[in-house]
Amino acid sequence: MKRFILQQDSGPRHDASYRIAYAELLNEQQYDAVMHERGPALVIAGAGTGKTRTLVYRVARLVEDGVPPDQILLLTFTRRAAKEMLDKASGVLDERCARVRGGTFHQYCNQLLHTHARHIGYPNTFTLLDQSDAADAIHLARGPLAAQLRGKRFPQKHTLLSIFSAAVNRQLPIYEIIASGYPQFLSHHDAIEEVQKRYSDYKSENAVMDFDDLLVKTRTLLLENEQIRQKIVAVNRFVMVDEYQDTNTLQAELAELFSSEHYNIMAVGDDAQSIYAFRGADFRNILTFPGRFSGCRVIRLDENYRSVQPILDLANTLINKASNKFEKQLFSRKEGGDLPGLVKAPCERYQSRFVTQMLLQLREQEVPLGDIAILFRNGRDSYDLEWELNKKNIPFQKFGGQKFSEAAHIRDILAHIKIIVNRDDQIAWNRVLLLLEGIGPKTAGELISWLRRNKSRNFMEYGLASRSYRKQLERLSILLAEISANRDNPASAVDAAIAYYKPLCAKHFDDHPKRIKDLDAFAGLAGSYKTLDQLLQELTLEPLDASAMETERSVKDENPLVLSTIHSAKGLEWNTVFVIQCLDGIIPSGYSVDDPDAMDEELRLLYVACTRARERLFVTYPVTKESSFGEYFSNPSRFLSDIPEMVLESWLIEEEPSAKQLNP
DNA sequence: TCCCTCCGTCGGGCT
DNA sequence: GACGGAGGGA
Repeated sequence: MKRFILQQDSGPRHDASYRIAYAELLNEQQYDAVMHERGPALVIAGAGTGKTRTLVYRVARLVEDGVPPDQILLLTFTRRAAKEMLDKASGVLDERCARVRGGTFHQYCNQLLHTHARHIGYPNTFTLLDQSDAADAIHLARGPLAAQLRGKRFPQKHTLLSIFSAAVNRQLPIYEIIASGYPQFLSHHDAIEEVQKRYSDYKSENAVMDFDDLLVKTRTLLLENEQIRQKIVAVNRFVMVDEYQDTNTLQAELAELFSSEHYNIMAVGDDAQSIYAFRGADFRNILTFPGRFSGCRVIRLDENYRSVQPILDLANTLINKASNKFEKQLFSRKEGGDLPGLVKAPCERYQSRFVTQMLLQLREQEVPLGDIAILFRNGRDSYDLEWELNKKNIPFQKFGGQKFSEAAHIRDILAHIKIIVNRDDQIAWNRVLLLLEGIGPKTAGELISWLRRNKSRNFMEYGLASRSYRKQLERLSILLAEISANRDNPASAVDAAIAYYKPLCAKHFDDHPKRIKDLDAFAGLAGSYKTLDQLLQELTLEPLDASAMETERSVKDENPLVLSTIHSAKGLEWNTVFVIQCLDGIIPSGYSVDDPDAMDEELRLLYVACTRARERLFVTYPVTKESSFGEYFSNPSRFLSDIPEMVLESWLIEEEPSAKQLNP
């Protein structure tokens, strides 16, 4: 047989032959990154320096140069980010860019494993455990040990999950994770390892994987199957990794593996914006990238195009307080701009009223609602404001915090679907059976082991002529048959599950009217998936935000106001940003105060929040805070103390004289 | 065996 | 505010 070797293009063409005038549209460093041809490169891009723009144009440039779009892999932090970038690239060039493969590490790994998992002893049809499923599985795995541990303080299922996850993502032994993060549980070290082993066994016996497994098993797949590795990796002619500062050791290894055939990897990130240490990221990872890839080029983007200078002055002041110094000094050529405001409110109600009135005032001044964001540390820090916004009928969309698909009633529906997709899913069976009256943990356990022994879903073969729950199990069997018949028709399957579940929901929850409204909203959404398998995978990898349903209705006329945790606001920008609840104990979090590294991360978090703003920035805090013990005085974030007035201007809130009393 | 209530403990950010 | 263990009535 003869071989014909196709040669690769030697390098970027002369600018004139491109459809896009890159040199005119980009600054020198951005252009450099966009035109970078082969070999590894690291782009260090400070906040607002056009990182997204650079990636978008690089994708377009590669496609213009004739690289087949499906040979480009763009790994981003959320699927939303990938989609946004590829849409933009399609906009500046053409539709080909939409065929570039993009998504998160977890999504990409999930795809690979659903094609190749059998090479590592898993069926390709494995299903995913989300965070709550994983916690439930751990609870189950812990079961047999519970008796021995009676009366002793043992970590809860969620704590166990974070210990296991930290060990995986930091590539450290369990013992070290406990010693450094959970010293109170050191005496249980052996039992914790035992639980981990049982949890692992559970996962392989039931053909399920958790988030961490997606990464770990993909690494195993690629390292232990040379032919598979070559096949998978040969397609990745160009690999780009966004937000590299928030990848952990394991992801860094994967990035290396994914590009191990062509060695064309470009990492983009900013060490000063690393905010995912709790997931095993270390801001130093980005700095060691050039050491990992020999011949790596380093390109720095340092001119900020986003914010007015006063906002950058505050950001610079903040980041300089870090104990680990960052060599960062953001500068802008955007003229003017007001000083950021530090707004002291007498209490949380005033804070909410201030934010609401100020944003209405801004809307009068032609700042669209959708170009304003309210940012906060924890998902619950916005409850009071949400109440105020609802009262004033202001549409908003919330990102972060409690996920819609993790609410108990939605998980109940999903459990019925899971047992069809994976009949071995004990967690789902357990959930489904416990909903029935007269069935408790004991009976559910017996039914499940019977089902497993008999490889059956048909309870009628189980001797239950005289049982009180017989009728209910008959109804369940009918439902399961119906879901099963609609595997390729999620809308019908979900409708059937909801019709069956509504009476149960009413019985179990006092607030069922609200929950039933959610269920109806969910039914409307199910139709957008092709199969039940796809529905489960996508909801697990990218859970719906709690307010997703609200938005469906309000998004018609005006883009809604954005409420977001700072973590979920990563990479985005708005005309005006309010950072609320800037209290000591919240930001920095009370859990971090004893650890200098953790404190630096909290500081970076505030830095990220502030650098989201283009024109206007308000940092607000209430002086008193309510808790279950009553009202108490709270202090503003320690990061805001001794910042000069010329950098951060103090605002006081006063009640209009004619107003008689505060709104209740 | 189920199911309700009471109480101490823990707690976050995300895929 | 949610979980998990304990205790009591059905």
